[in-house]
Amino acid sequence: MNELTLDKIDFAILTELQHHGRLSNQELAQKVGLSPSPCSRRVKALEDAGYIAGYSTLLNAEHFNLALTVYIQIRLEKHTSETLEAFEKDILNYQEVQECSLITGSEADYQLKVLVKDMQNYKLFLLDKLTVNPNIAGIHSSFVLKNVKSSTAIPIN
Amino acid sequence: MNELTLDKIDFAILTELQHHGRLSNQELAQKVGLSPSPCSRRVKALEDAGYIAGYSTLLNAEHFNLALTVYIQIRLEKHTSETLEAFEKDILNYQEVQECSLITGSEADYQLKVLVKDMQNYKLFLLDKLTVNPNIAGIHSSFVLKNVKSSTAIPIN
DNA sequence: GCTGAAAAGCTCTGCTA
DNA sequence: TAGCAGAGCTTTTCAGC
Repeated sequence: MNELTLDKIDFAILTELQHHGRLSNQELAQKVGLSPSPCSRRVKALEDAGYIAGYSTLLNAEHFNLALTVYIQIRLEKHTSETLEAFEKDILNYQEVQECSLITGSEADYQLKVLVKDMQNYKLFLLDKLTVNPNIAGIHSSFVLKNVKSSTAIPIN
Repeated sequence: MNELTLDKIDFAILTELQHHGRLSNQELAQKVGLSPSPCSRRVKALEDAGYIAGYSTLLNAEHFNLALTVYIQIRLEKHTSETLEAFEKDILNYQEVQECSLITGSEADYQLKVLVKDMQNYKLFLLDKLTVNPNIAGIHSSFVLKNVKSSTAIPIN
């Protein structure tokens, strides 16, 4: 986790990798104008310094019949640290939840992004996992009609 | 893009890959209890059938001083298909926008997830990219105080 | 800090069962 | 559809610059 001063080539490497996570070192080297050896050394250094958090495979949700994305805003009853921690711990265990953030600027305390097969399964998620929680004071659901953009890339330039 | 009937091993492969996108075929094979050759053949079949959408590298936003995540709800003036299309086309070009969805169930038409360095840069994003758009009738920002969960994995089990 | 070459390791294809 | 074996690549290390 040493500090590293990134140059143009490092940014080029990261930009390439953000979009093509399984590019071979050889191809990557060619794209950024380096020979393979320094390229792999740089990638390794970027990993060791913590710039690269991990690699992931993106699946096609439609092929798994996961057709319903819902953004849920949740208001809690109390705001003690115990209540918040207990709620967050529960959320971490729910596979349907892709994102959960503590937010400010609206009436809600938390916003969740949830992925389920259909409305029936969303109902089950709400009933079995959220409404059973006595600390939840209010839930508001916004259903996604169309996914316009969805990117794991962050703006590093 | 043929249909494929996935068995337990295919699901195990995908689950492994969702979390460790750059696992070598050898390690993957070992984890799912197969020898390398059938494992690589299965991965290839899953790619060809479209189950795997791609591979990505996840970067550590904090190391790039990207410290502010904002969920923005946007209401449009008109709802003609031209207006929607023009708005969506703009959004696709903005690197700061990680997600954009057309939603129902709230007053807003779109929800965006935006990643910027700080409030100053968020102000610039709003002024230069959103408020200049004459079709936008209203904007509401919710700032992320704490990222509780963030996962690219979808619930395939 | 890069290049180039060599060794080690990995992936992939065809074959056998 | 799995496992095995060999050919072909890829990665990584080490001199040399």
